[in-house]
Order: sequence, then C-alpha cells, then structure tokens
Amino acid sequence: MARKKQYIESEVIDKAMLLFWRNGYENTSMQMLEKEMGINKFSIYSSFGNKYGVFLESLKSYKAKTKTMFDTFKEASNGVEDIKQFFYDSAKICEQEGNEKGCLLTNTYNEFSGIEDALINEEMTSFMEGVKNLFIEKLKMDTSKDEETILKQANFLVLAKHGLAAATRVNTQKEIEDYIEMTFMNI
Amino acid sequence: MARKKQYIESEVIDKAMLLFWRNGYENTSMQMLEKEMGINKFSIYSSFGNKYGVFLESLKSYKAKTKTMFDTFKEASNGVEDIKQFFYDSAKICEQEGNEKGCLLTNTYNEFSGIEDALINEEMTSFMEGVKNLFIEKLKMDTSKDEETILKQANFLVLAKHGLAAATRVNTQKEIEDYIEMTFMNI
DNA sequence: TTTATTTCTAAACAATCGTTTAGTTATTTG
DNA sequence: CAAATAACTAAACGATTGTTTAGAAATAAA
Repeated sequence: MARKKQYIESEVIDKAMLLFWRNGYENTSMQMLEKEMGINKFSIYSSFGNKYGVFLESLKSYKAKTKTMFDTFKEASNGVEDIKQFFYDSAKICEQEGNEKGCLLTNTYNEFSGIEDALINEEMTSFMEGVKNLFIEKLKMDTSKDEETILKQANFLVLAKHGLAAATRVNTQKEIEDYIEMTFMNI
Repeated sequence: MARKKQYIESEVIDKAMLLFWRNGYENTSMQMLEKEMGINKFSIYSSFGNKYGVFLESLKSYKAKTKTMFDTFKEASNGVEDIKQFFYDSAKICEQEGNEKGCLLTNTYNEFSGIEDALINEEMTSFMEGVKNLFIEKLKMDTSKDEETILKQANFLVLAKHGLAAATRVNTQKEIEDYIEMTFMNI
C-alpha cells in the first residue's frame, strides 16, 4: 500500500514516559517530546492525537512496567509481609538503571489534584482504590483483625505509600529501608 | 512627590499565595495573578520584579501564616506529644476558612523536585532540615532513646509529614486523625 | 496652580505553547 | 514500471506565556 512507520509506537511512548516521569505533564513540551521520542511532531500527532494522548499512553506504559510487580503482589498470600515486600519492590524500581526517581502515578496524582480532569481523576482514584483494596485483602488474611482496624491500617498504608514515593526521590536507600521498617512496626 | 499606591503589597501577595497554593507555580499564569490580586501587570512587575518574585514572596507569606503554629511547636517541651500536636495543627490549617487544601511548601517541593532551581531548592531543603531538626530536638527529650533510633524516627516523621500533606487534600478528617494516631503508635 | 514624580491603564512585545498543514519522500500493490 | 497511499520534513498556525512600554491620570511639593 504505502510507506511503513519508521518507529515503533510502544518504543517512543516508553521514551515519552520517562520524560513525563522526570518533568511532569505541564513541564514537558512537545518540543522536548519530539527530541526525546526521536520522531516528528506530525508523527506524534498522527499516532497519539495530541499531547494529552501521549500522556495517557505513557501512563499505560508505566503501569505495564510495574505490572509484574503488581501481579506478584496480588498473588501473594503472606498477608502483611506481602504488603511490606510491595513497598520494597516499589522502591526498587527507582534504583533500576534507566528509570527515574519517584513514582509517575504519585507525581501525576499530585500534579492533577487541583485540576478538574475527568479522565486523569478517574484513572488516579481507580488506581488508588485498587491499591487500597489489595491492602485490605492482604490485611484480612490475619483473621484476628476486626474490620475497623483493617480499614484504618489500609488508609494508613496508602498514605505511607505516598510518603514512600516522596522518599524515593531524595532519600538514601538506608533511609528508605528505615522508613519501610518503621511503617510496618505496628501493622 | 507623586501618586500613592492603591494597593497594599502584603495584601495582594496573600491573594497570589492562595492562587499558587491551589494551582502550583506553573499552572498559575500572570493573567490569573492579575485578576486574583486585583492589580495590573505593571503594578505586579513594579512591586515584585517578575512572576518568580511573586512566588518567592508568596512562600514567605505562607511561612508567616504558619509561623505561630511553628513557634508553639518550637517552644513546647513534651517531646513526642509536641510532634503529634504539630501534625494535628498542620492538618487544622487546611480546614480553616479561606485556606486551600494541602501544604504549599510540600506542593512546591513536589513541583520543583525535578527542576534545577537554586533558590527554591535551598528554600525547600533548609525548611525540611529545619523540621527534621525540630523533630530530633523533641525526640531527644526522651533520654532513653539512643541516637540511631532518634535519627531513624526523625526521618520517618519527615516522610510521614509528607504523607499527611497528601492526606489533607483528599482524605476525611477521620481518616487524617487515624493516620496521625497510627503514625505515632510506636514512636 | 504649576511642576515633578509616580502609579495607573492598556496595548504590544518576543518567545513559546500545542496544533495543523502543504509539500516531499518512500514503499506497497497492481 | 506506474499509480496509490501513507509517513516523512519543515514551516506556519493562532493562542497564550511572561514581560515591557508608551501615554494618561493622579498626587505630592514648590
């Protein structure tokens, strides 16, 4: 029929994702995306519609990158220990070569928290609720805990996870470890 | 000599501060500042130099707003209990009428974390270190604690404070209370 | 009241933002 | 090979960004 694409969409999105991860949505321009993705603006628009589309795809790419870790967490059956391991695994992602500091989803949650954006808001709350429900599920494995305690602890852990995301941007590995250990001291 | 200013700088900065608090630095435009501050762009520039200058003054204004709370905390002498009270007081600020959700300093810390900005970076790290040192000071009031434990707990509390700032934006008062109580369970 | 000085209004500034488009190049298919 | 089609390049789009400026309005001091 005609000419072939000279790039692979999933590959260029991966590069865009790293840029959004590092700079956030607003502080990433089309010019920067063009350069980092290695393709022309035309190609970006024809593939992803607009900047917002690139961002949504980047979020998907980020989720895919962390999916393995999430699946391991989901399938685990050691209760609180699994949650702690999930915290450690989350922190480990930032240490891996080629990755940025912090958590793209937490960053996005922060950046868009004051903004009315239906899609992002739904994406974020559904993600956060998903995490919370997983926490609840694991906490329930300890049958000695009552419902109220479980909900309290789940809320606490969601917010602690938020703190962890902040920590992975500036704190040392030792400090992060200390933080995780202290978080789970009385859970 | 000549004409008088028709506005009070501290008053218009207060309004600018609320805008930055709500939207962050990048998502606040000069147009929005003009409208919210109630004065012309010329006046803004003649009073504060540029947008960045308005922001720096806004940060000062925010610190002034929270100074009373900080002073109370500094002068307290009940150790960990004072830190807990500081957490509760921090959360209370967001409930006060006319104030925004979350913490402007934490928001700024988040927004500028990936950006090289000498002034803001110094402002933020010095603030964070100040908080941490206060935590250490209060923790040391319990003489049974060794140095290592104190540093660990101080680090933990700084990150927990970060989580609290996130909480004040979306969580209910009950959830925030639970979070604080759980944070101090084993400190 | 006049003069000097400052603040005000409002328009324009260059630069950058996200986005679109016209025209060229490449590749598949008949 | 020729025709059709899709992807490329690169320039321009209008809108908005932060910033500046020219001129009118106001007020203090002479």
